[in-house]
Amino acid sequence: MDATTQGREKAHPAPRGRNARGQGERLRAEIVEAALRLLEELADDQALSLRAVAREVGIAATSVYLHFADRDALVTAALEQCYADLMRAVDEAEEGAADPAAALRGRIALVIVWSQEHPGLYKVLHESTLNRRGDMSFKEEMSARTTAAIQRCMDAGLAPAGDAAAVSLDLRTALHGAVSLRVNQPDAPWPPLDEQMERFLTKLVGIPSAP
Amino acid sequence: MDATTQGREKAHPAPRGRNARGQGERLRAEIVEAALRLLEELADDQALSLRAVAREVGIAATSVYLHFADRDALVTAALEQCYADLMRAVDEAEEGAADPAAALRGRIALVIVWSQEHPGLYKVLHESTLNRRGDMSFKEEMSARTTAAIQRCMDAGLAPAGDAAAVSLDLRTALHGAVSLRVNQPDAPWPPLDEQMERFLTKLVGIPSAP
DNA sequence: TGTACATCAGTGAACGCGCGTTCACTGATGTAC
DNA sequence: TGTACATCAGTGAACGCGCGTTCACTGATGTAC
Repeated sequence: MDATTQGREKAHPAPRGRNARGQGERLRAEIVEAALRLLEELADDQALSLRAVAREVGIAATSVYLHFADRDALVTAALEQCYADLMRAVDEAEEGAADPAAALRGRIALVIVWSQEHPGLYKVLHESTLNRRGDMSFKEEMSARTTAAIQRCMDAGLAPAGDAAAVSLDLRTALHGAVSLRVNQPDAPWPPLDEQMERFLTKLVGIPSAP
Repeated sequence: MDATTQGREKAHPAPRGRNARGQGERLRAEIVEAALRLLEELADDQALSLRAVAREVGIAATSVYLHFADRDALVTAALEQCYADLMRAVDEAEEGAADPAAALRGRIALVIVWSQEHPGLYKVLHESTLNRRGDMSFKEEMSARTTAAIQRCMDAGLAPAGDAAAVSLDLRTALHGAVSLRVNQPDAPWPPLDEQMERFLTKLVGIPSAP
């Protein structure tokens, strides 16, 4: 802390000039990005203040209202984008897999890596009270895709045929449990997560262990 | 809302006279109870305000400081008591079980019932940021007792012998995942939790299905 | 080419609110002499 | 028996703070004539 650092403000090198005409939508994206940065830090959507987001972006608090009706609309928009990004990444993680079992492993591995890189966002996505208000129905899509990935394993004979929906629920439940425990108690002495997921794949889905 | 309901205050029939001499500790218990009621409602420890607790009890906000150093000490004390109560109940649920497998089922069933009755407290216990500060080390004891219950199943030949600690972690992980999903998204169409837990007991622990 | 006007991308002051915490206090009840 | 004093269980006013939201505004840039 020296004289050039005033208060809690970030030192924005270019203190953010206004966008050119027709480029007003850029601010919206900047606001969402800043909100996601803060949500990752805070790990709690209720703790996110509109004023803190404005500070992070370097704009007046009132400018947020140019793009969002209120604080909740901002949070919802941020989480929706976050989830879309995650889902895209998970889908991409399937690409180039040798077989459906490898594809399923890829999906899971990406969720694990993502949750380790963004523990705060993982908490917010799964624990936010917005979940209770039905504002996050966009989350259903990912469950469906995981179920489809499991169905493909069954169809290819890589897992015993069965109720793919039930198996999918069990696997997602176990994965969420494993990640949730670690994200919420990061300092506890957890054994390796990938080994645990191998056990779940074996015991819950019936996919033989990887070499 | 009628004229007798003033503001947001609860209508306390007896507006709470002061405790007799030597009974000052009673207020402490009342404060903790009120905090737990509000935590159950709010489902978020960061949202709990000391002033709201005082209002709930019917005392001045400053009176909380007679028993707790600050807001965090109050929350920690409340959660510690909550966890102790839960652990006692889980232990009691084992009593009178015909065999170790029934005892383990009893433990799990109680956690499930408890989480359904106290979803807000479940969230706070497992998701509170106090978890990150190591303020909730009292939680470790319950894991140890579940592991012991599984070891007893193995010793009695009711489950295949194996690494009880790993099996316990997997089972607790799956149980937490199942409860966490339902607590956080109560309006989603979840299949029955006990059936899912039977699958976990079978596939993860190796205990045959109950009749 | 000039100029009036509309649009766009923001700003700054102000509002009322609930919060955690501090401080000096009150008033009933017990106890020492 | 009286009375001074200590202790106990709590209170009420006040502090400074950050919050969400409102309102009227500014000033640069484009456009119609």
